[in-house]
Amino acid sequence: MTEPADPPVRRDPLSREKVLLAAVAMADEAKGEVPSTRKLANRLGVRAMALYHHFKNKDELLDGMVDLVFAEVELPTGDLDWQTAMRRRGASMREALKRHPWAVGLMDSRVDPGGATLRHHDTVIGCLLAGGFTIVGAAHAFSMLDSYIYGFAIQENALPISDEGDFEAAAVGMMETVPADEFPHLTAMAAEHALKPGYDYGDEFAIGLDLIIDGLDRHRESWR
Amino acid sequence: MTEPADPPVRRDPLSREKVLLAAVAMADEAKGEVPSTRKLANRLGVRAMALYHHFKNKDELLDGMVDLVFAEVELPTGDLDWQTAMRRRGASMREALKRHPWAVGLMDSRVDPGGATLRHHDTVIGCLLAGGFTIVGAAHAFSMLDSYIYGFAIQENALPISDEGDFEAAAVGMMETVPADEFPHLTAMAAEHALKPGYDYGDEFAIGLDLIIDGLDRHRESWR
DNA sequence: AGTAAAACTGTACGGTGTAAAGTACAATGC
DNA sequence: GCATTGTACTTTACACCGTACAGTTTTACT
Repeated sequence: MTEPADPPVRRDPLSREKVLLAAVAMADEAKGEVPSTRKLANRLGVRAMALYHHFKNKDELLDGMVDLVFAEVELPTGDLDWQTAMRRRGASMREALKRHPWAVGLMDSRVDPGGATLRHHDTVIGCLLAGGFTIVGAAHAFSMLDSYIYGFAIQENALPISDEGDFEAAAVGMMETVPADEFPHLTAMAAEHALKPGYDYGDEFAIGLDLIIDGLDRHRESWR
Repeated sequence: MTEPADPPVRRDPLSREKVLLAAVAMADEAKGEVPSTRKLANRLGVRAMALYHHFKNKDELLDGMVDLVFAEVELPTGDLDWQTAMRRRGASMREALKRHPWAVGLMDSRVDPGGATLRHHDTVIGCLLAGGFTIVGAAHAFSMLDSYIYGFAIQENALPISDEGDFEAAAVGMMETVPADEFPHLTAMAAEHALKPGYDYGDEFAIGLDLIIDGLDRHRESWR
């Protein structure tokens, strides 16, 4: 008879989810670098090839990681008007992409979306339709909002690391190498705006998002 | 005395520019994959390490490639109002990113911009300032426009390859795997809009760009 | 002709994703 | 109770990657 107090000798096996969680955590720590199969496996107390028992190949693993990011995004709930809902999910999505900067670089090569991604898209479209958009209008709105959100994330990622006052040092250093006479407007903007003490590029996000939402509201009726 | 009719036996040496042009051409052909140093060198009739005589490391080469893409973008000329200028450069930029899809994925990791990039940014900011934007307003406008353009490029890249009617086949196939009862709005949009014969996602670009430009015009006065 | 710099090569190292085959163990059917 | 099957994982190996380091050649300039 088997001993009930004796669980499987292999203490507990891997699973898609456990692998994905570790992969996301490692990518976050590595400031945007997706871990190699060997490093990921190592963290999980296993050899690299063990991962291939749970994922067909690395691409499938990356798909799963992106889907996990989408799962973190706050979905619109039915009780909000579409403007508020889109503002909230925009902010939430941007925060997720800031927490997981590696995801932005992955988006443009992912082709088959996971369940959380589909759920996200479906809910957003549903929210827009409920808000009075036609299907065509909802497609416009969706495309516009997501383009803005992803693009903003790209630009935020490309900034010199914003951990601390490091940013200012890096930005100043960069600007020193840019001749002011050759690029007058750029240096003016840097000196008079972007390098001013309280400036935070992140604040631009809400401004743009509001402008787009405002524009969508204005054009909503005309999209049939 | 050296013979003037006898040009260098090494027919002609590499140069940054020649390497970059070959690299861009190869990346374009490879549908978005940046070539490895060995493959690139091979195309140039040289061994991999020869590249390191012209570039400190691969990152510097990638920087150069991105700068070449910016060099292809049509710059605003002084004789256009800012709206027209921004529409033109937006379209031009998107086309460049479509020609060179690999550039989009590179953007979020590039940190030091090349000359063409700086020239581009400077000219755009100059155009906005000339159009009546304050520095703060120009910063908002610039951030918004570029976010939208980059983000749109991401989404366009992520589409199943749009070479031909292949697109429809791929999209239909994808939609077959999405249960309609679980994602009703998504499937509705696909069926009634995105999969209709004449639909081209690229057409969304101008709609969003116009909406943003319109919004910028409306808010311009309020940004001091 | 001699020298010094520039352009390029050979070799090597540690890293990558993953194919193929092998091993250890649990569960199952008889 | 024992053979069979399936699951989870390991070992080994391969082709490819970026690049450090130390040559070697080719060119340019006295």
